[in-house]
Amino acid sequence: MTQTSNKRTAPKTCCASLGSMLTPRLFKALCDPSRLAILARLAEACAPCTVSEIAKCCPINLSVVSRHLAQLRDAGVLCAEKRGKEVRYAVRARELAETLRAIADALEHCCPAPVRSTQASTRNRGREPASQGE
Amino acid sequence: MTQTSNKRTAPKTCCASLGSMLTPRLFKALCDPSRLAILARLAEACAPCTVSEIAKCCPINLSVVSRHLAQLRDAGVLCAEKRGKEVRYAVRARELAETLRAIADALEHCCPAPVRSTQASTRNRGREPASQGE
DNA sequence: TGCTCGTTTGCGTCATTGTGCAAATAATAG
DNA sequence: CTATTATTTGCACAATGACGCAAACGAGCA
Repeated sequence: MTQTSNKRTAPKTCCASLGSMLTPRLFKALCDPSRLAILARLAEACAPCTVSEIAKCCPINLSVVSRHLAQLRDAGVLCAEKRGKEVRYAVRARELAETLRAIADALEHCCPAPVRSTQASTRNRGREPASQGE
Repeated sequence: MTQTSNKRTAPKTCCASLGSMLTPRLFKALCDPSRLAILARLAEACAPCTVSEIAKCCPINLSVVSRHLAQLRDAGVLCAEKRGKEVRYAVRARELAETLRAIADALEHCCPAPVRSTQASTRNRGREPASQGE
């Protein structure tokens, strides 16, 4: 149980919102290397791209790319616009950034200063969340 | 050569950094419902918790909880501190928030204006990235 | 030293999901 | 109309990952 005066029966309101933000859907969409490559390529392009264009830069079948794009779209990461017989996907950068920042805010607001005692961890001293190439 | 079919330009430097940020490790750690529940519980607690404590609120075996905690630790989401025969895990809220904001910044900096027509998508009109219950 | 408690790890099983191929669907050109 | 191109979907298979159980490991205590 927690070390504070009360138990878990009192999830602070800020943490409740964090809990509702921590939905697997977004992270599920972003947890696959192929989908991340697609997202990066799409962000690079900075403009809507067709499925075929995106598939050119991936070592996987075009149909698989299509499926990945649909999954990213369903997760709200991409938006799709049909033009003729092509479908152009683009990154919903602003919305995605907003979501990530909302999680970040809730996280910090919930835990303003995690155990500042001695950052001494078993095997994770001063490690940063996986971001840059590791 | 990239998929520069007609008027696509080379990858901008800001997007290159985004690509290096989009590592599967962090998202893989966050894509599982059990791990998200653990993270939420740990954020609520706002203090380091032992494995047994965390396992009490999860319908899964303690050994599985231990594995999940290790995975979250390896992803930089949690930090672990051994005290006696117990191990206390805590959320690395500040670092995690920083990482999420860095991705958000890179994303917006890379794609300042996603699509000219705001969001005219086939099946995703005005949709937000998966965050709240959907 | 032996014992107990807390945690981690090895292993087998089962569900999920990423993948390729082929067929189906949709839209445009001839 | 048919033909062609772009995308999606059905299906089968392989790889990945979550899970439970039991054993091993480590730290404190009698």
